[in-house]
Amino acid sequence: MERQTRQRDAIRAAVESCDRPLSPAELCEAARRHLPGLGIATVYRAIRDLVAAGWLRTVEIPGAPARYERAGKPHHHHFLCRICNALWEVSGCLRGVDALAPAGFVTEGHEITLYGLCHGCRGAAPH
Amino acid sequence: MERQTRQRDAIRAAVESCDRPLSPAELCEAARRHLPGLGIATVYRAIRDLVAAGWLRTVEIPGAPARYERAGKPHHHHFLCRICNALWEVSGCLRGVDALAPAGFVTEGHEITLYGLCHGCRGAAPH
DNA sequence: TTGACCATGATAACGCATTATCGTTAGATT
DNA sequence: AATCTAACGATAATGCGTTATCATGGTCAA
Repeated sequence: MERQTRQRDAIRAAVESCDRPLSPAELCEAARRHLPGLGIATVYRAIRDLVAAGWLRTVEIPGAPARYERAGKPHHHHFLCRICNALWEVSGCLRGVDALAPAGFVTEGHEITLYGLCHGCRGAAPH
Repeated sequence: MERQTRQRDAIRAAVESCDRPLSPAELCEAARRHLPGLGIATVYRAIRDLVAAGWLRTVEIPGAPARYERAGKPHHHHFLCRICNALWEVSGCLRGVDALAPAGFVTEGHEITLYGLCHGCRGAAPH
């Protein structure tokens, strides 16, 4: 029931051409480079439908709006730059994360978020 | 925070008598057990001042309002119950977390959040 | 090509956590 | 006790991310 539109094409292309999860505002900005005038409401609608379709995955991070990345990637985590606020992908995980839970608790998943300075912000950083 | 008031005493006592980080609403509810009528605005003011004084620490978690815990505890992480939404303390950490960052990135800290069912919600849980 | 109807863009409205306002209450100081 | 004023409680206002509304335009089956 979904129609093929230039807007959704641009949004999907923006997700795939970017190697890190994007917030709705970032995604809108990225897609606008190929389709100026794209509305933020359209981005939210596309995100809703693409998540429901299993094409996009929601990445929740502490103290910041959710980001979205292509679904189906292998298990990994993220790095949030405190200067540019970009969320970067971190490959791999650690053994024993789920076992940190107290006895009697059932762990269903986990999230690891690193904080600091990304490569680009490393130099000109007020610390 | 200049004056000693029953309200702030009750708020500090609620923090210290609880073994897990509380949201402002939870903290208000807890302190009201000893001081009915306590206003939520007073809780927010106390949180602001206690964090500034280094007595409280902010705990940010993905997709939920911040919680607050007594500052000065040893490094640890948290477990968020998907049923009761309580945030539990998880002692310990793992080696090598900060080293997950990509080359050229500067890691300044990290957060690990586990998700699942706490001991109390384990039984009566819609899977 | 036509026409039904879904998606779009602009923007108002919403939800929620948090902060500001203001008249009142009650520590602290004298 | 009198005074001063920080802190309080109630609630209005704010900020911000997200969703709903609605007139218009674009897509696609017939």
